Amino acid sequence: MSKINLKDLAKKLNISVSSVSKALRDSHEIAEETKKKVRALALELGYSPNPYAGFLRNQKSKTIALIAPELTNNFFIQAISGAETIAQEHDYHILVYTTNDDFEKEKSITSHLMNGRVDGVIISLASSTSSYNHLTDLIEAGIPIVFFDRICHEIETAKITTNDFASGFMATEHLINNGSKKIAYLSISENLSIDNKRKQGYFEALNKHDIKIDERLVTKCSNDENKNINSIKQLLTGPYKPDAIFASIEKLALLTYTVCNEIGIKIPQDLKVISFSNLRTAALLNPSLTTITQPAFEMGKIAATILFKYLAKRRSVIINENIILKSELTIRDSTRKY
Amino acid sequence: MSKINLKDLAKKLNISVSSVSKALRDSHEIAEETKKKVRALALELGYSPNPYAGFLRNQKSKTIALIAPELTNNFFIQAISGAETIAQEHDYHILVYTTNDDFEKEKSITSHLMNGRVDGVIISLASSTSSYNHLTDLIEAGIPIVFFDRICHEIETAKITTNDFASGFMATEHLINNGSKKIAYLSISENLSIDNKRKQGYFEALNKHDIKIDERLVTKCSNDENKNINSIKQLLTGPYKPDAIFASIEKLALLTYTVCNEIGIKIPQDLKVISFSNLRTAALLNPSLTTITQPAFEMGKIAATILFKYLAKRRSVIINENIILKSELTIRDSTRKY
DNA sequence: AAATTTTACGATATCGTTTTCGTTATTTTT
DNA sequence: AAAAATAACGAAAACGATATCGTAAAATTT
Repeated sequence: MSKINLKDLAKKLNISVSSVSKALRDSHEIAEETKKKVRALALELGYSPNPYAGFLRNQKSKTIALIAPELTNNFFIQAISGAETIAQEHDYHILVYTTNDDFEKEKSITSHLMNGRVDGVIISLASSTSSYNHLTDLIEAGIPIVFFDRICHEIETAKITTNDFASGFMATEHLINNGSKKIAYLSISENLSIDNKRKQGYFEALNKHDIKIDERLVTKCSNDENKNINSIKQLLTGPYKPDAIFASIEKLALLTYTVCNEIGIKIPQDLKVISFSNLRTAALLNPSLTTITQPAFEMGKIAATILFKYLAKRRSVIINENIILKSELTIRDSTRKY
Repeated sequence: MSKINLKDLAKKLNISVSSVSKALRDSHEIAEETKKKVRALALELGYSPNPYAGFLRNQKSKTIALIAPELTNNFFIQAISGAETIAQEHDYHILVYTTNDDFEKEKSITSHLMNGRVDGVIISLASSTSSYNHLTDLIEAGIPIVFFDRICHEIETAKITTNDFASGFMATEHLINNGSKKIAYLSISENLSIDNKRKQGYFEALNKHDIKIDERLVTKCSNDENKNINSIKQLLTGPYKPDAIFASIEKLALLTYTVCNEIGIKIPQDLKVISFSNLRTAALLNPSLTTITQPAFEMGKIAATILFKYLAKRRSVIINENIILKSELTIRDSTRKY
């Protein structure tokens, strides 16, 4: 049962290929009776159009790329799921790529997409991404981009984020209200707008409560897990030991837990921990983790919806737009007052 | 900077399209000097071949589909990552689809893939999948399939699994050795081979240790989270309350934790819990969860490697092969002797 | 020097669709 | 009844890349 094409159908029906094509696309140029015959045979033989022929002809691939830093993170998975939901509604397919937070890999992926393999791109930047030519190139090649979470302000397009400043503020204030005085911030990357906003919110809360900002409590983490473990260990055993940690991303909070287990620091007695996180098991951790949870699924849905809106119009320039959703603070044991 | 094609290059160089094509593919028919000129111009203008034209011509899309029941599960994510790693090496792209464990959705996805959109498929079946025509159709249409984890014995192809019988046995014996006498098994689906094998291993261990099999301790769970919560709650509050639970999949173990928290059952004092799981946070849970961890990343890599081996040979019939990897038992607090 | 091979390239068909433009009949309008 | 419009279809040109033929000139062999 090798694949059947329009020519096969045409031959069997003794009509032309073009008529078959039109019949299947329900053109008014074809008589109703002929259409019926065509449709019947197509169904019987299980005809299904070759997608790539159509893509070539129409210059549209009904495919988008979704580029995320990693997959082993529920936030991105939920966002992808959200985007996939919308994609299915629009009969689009999603190619998933991961950068492993590596700028070079990100550039390599985008350059592979320059050739029209996808109609559009949804991306959350790698933490090491420090310039944006690979992205402007893509847009200039006619491939629209929508950002989510790890966005890039420098590029004019739609960007879906959460209220990171307010959330950073809220998280920090929550720690302060529960008695913390020396709050450390675990930063993931100075390149990322979201990290900066979260940090600014953290500073602002400290200011409001007349706590002096101590830059030594801002720990710069990276993409290297072992280095991060060392940084956190040093922070927690060094002279500027904090009484609370605000982790900008989930991975750093989990490392904090691991380090605390290892060196015998008790959460929340000795150290309170709060983190941005979409972890399903936050409530089951020891102790349960107080989180700021982003509406990841919704973010993915919105990103895809906006992209498809422009693709339908065949416009590659997306109007600049900042869509900001609200994150939610869920208070659990890791920040309990003692 | 609209897209540039072979014709554009040919015009600028005053040679034919076919020569340009051959030059770029490093054909011996083209003089070295000409090749250099062509390559230089291609580089300068950022030429990148239209993938779909090549797909149409070659009847190969350099794309495979990966179908998984869900993405919010570290096992599948790791498997996907493994497959992606291999795909990148082979210059292949991966289309990711999720069935949400829904048989109908799985059928819908496979039927969409019948038209040559992908060259091959890697799949882990939905738990509700009860017949396999949609899969044999795919193979008959010339699209090879490789299974991983949730496989289908009825179809002749390559299947990557883990030693589920042995692992089920080991898990159960571990519970017995730590003093459990009434061990419940949380089953995810009777359709799934892996579930049956895990259960058989469970039975075998009970037999070995002269513990009578009690079918009332085998709890059939489903795809409905609320129903599962109720089932587990009934199990734990009913007349046949077990002193240990062996969860066939991670999701059920987490629900068990949640239910125990809610109704005040203490793990491991009142109930020991062991589960198949690739959860990163297993060690950080309260209590830390004893797990049987499958080599998911490796499974994905192997599945992709086998598939690409056949795709390179342009063979759509994959020789039947059962590749069985070993899972690993990691003992933690949830099964501690008391 | 004639015959043969090699080199380096071009013309063209092909992959499977879609779409524009003809081209007949047939129907409607004047 | 002549003119115009419409209905229903077919031929053919794209879309962009590739591979199979040719073919002319140059190089080699006899």
